[in-house]
Amino acid sequence: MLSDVMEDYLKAIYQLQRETDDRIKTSEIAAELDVTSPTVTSMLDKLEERELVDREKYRGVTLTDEGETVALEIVRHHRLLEAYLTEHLDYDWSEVHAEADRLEHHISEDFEARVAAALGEPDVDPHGSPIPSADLEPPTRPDGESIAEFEEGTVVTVAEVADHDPAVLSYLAEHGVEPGVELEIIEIAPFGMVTARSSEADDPVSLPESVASHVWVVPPAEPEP
Amino acid sequence: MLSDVMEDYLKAIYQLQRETDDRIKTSEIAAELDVTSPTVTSMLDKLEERELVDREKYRGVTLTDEGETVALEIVRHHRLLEAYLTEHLDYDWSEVHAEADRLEHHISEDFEARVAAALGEPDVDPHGSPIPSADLEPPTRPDGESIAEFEEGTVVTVAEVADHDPAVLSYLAEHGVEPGVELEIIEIAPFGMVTARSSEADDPVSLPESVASHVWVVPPAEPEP
DNA sequence: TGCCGGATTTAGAGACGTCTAACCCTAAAG
DNA sequence: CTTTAGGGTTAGACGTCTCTAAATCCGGCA
Repeated sequence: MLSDVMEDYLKAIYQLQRETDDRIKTSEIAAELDVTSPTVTSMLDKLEERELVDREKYRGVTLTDEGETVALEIVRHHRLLEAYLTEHLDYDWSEVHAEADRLEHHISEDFEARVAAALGEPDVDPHGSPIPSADLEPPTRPDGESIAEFEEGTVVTVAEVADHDPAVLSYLAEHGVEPGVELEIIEIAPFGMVTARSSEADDPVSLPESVASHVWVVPPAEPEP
Repeated sequence: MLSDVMEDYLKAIYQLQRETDDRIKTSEIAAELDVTSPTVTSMLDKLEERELVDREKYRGVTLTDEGETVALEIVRHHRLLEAYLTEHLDYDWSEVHAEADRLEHHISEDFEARVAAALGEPDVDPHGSPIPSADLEPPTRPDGESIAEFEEGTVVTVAEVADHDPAVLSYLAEHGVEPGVELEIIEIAPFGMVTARSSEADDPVSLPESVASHVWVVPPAEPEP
């Protein structure tokens, strides 16, 4: 049996691994979970002993297949909860993250299945993030790219908004930045700020790099040949 | 801030107090929570220090007003969750207890409010147990009595089935013993076993004292004079 | 190549919740 | 009033998760 805390570490490593595709460093985990580095080190010892992470001292960790499965289970719980709260309990997408974070460790398999059924087995949550399937197979990475990767003038479709800050999410929604909308990229400033016009808003919106990097988009649909 | 475990102790004391109306003994709490007596003693030390319980060494505890408020909050969470799981996620009344027990410590006030709203502010859960109101005022004790208190031949109405064992609850449901049904008391054996006929079942059902004492009923309606 | 700064790990401690073993108090029986 | 059985408390320990302080390692720069 794994503790809630262990699950949190595995989830954090999983999320970081999706972002960086590299070995995850102690300090990154510490920042993600808001604990100190020695705390992370000692937890990594335990996770390694249980063969949930592969570790090289001083060089970071990666999840083992077993560790990844645990992380996917938690992520599935989290995202199903986010979807359920939005669909059936009238939560706004900006509010669901904190609630799901608290509940994700405490629901049964049965609860998970019933929630998934009530939602019609969805495959994305309200932020556009993919919900791992019930078999917990590692999802193939979606082909989204950060909004900052495109040229000025391009029109793209928002696939996922991977931010957790309710204030940021509310701001984005108010300015028409949500999964599914089209964005025309107007300007990318040298310091990374992206200005774009949403199909859902009148005025353009400017996003600092830290926010823009969480907005994942897919390229404009190619005209069928 | 209180830990989940502290909340569990307060809830346990509250529940025991409803049953016995007396000071609650260390051993009773230990049995309820499935821990040893010394564990209870040390937790009572902490709860006393926080003024959540009134304590007399060697003579048990009672909840302070503050402790009772905390307990009522948890009980409200628990029973709202039971009601919600039954109403909206297709759980059977025999299954909801364990799930609610795990979730009750981890829901926000916001979640509580939304669930209560989705249910239409119910005042009983699927077992007929009263749901504490949002203001957490101590409810006046319902006037139910254990089924064993009545004479043979009496017809009574089931108000509450205060058992948590899924197997027992399933059995009771199969034999027509659920909140709202009428029971005719056929026999009360000297060792406490109650035999009754339900308005919802063909054959009578016999319940050992340990089960019967959890079936709370209200007397037959007095004919209006 | 050698050193230095920053990150990581080791060491040691503390809070929490639990246990077993040993001691002690209460209340009931005589 | 005394004894005693049985529950309650104290004592001491352990596992988990966290911290701060100190030692150690890595990698880039001179």
